[in-house]
Amino acid sequence: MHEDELDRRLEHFKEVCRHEGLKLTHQRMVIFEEVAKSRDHPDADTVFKSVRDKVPTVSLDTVYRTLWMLNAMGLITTVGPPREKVRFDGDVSPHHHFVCSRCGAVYDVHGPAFGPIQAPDEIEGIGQVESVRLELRGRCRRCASQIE
Amino acid sequence: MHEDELDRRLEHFKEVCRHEGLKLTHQRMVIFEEVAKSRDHPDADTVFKSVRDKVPTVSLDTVYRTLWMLNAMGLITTVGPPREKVRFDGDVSPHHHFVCSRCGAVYDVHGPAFGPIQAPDEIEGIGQVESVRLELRGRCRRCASQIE
DNA sequence: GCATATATCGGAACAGTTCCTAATTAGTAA
DNA sequence: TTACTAATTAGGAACTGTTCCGATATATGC
Repeated sequence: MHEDELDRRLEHFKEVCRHEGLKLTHQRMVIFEEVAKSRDHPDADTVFKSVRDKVPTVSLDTVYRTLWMLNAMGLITTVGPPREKVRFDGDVSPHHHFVCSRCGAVYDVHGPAFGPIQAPDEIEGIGQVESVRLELRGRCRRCASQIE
Repeated sequence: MHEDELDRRLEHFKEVCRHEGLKLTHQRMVIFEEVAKSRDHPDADTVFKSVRDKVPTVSLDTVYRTLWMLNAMGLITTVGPPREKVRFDGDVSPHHHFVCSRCGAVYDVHGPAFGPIQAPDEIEGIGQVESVRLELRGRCRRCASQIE
C-alpha cells in the first residue's frame, strides 16, 4: 500500500471520529493504523502485540473495544462471523444461510438463484478450494417488525 | 421431515460408522438423530440439553466430540467457520476470502468472476439482507506442497 | 462370554473475549 | 492556559464456549 493511501485512510478515520463525537486517542489511531496497513487479516492478539510496541501500556480490552468500534463505523471489516458460537446443520445438501444479526436465528436459503457457486480463476494461484460458504446477514422479518 | 427420511439418514449413519470401524454407541445415535431432525441449526449446548432428556448422564464433551466427528464424516455441517478466532481486515472494499484450513492463512479474493453477489428472491420472505459474506475454504498452495 | 480397543463421564483446564472500576485524558469553554 | 467533564483507558477478574484428561464403562470381534 502507498504511504498516501494509508494517510488518506487515517484522515478519513479522524474525520469520522470527529463527526461522531468520538475522541481521537493515541491508542485508537495506532490501532487503526495497524489494521489499515496490515495485509494479513490479523486477529486481536496480533494487533495487540503490534500496538504494544508503540504504546507499551495498551490493554487488550482497549484493542477489542476499538476494533469493534472501527467495525461498527465501517472502517474495517471482519473475516468470519463475529462473536458467535458454532452451530450445526443436519442438512448436508448444498445450500446457504441467512443469519439474523439481532436474534441470531439461522434460516436455510436453497434458492436456485445462486446456482452452484464457482470460484474465480484468481483462486488457482491461491489454493485448492474444498468448500464454499455463503452467508447472508441482516435482520429477519420478525426482528424487523419489532420496535427497536 | 418425513419419518422415512430420518430413518434413512439414521441407517446411512450406521452404515458409515460400521464402514469406518466406529462404535455405534447409544449416545452417538441420539446425538445424530437430534441434529438430523432439527430444523433450527442448534448450537452444541442446545444439542446437549436435548440429548440429556434421553440420556441423562451424557457429557458435553461427548456431544462436542460426536458433533465434530459427524462433521468430519460429512453427515452434518456447520454454520460459520468452526473453531476460529475473529480476524480483522482493513480493506473494506467488496471482496471475499480464501481461508486455508490447515495453516489458517487468509487470502483476499477480488476476482470479478463472482461479480456483486445478489440474494435470491427467496430472501424476501426471510429478511433484509445487510451483508453478504463469501468464504472459500481449502488448502493453500504452500500447505498443499508440503508433505502431510 | 471374554478380551480389548474405543468411547464415555465429569470435572479441570484453556483460549478468546468481555466486564468492571479507579485513574487518566481529549475536547471544550472560560 | 487552565479548569471542567464526559469519554476513555489499564489491569485484572470474570465469563463463555470448547477441549483435555484420567478413570471407568461398553461395543465389537473372536
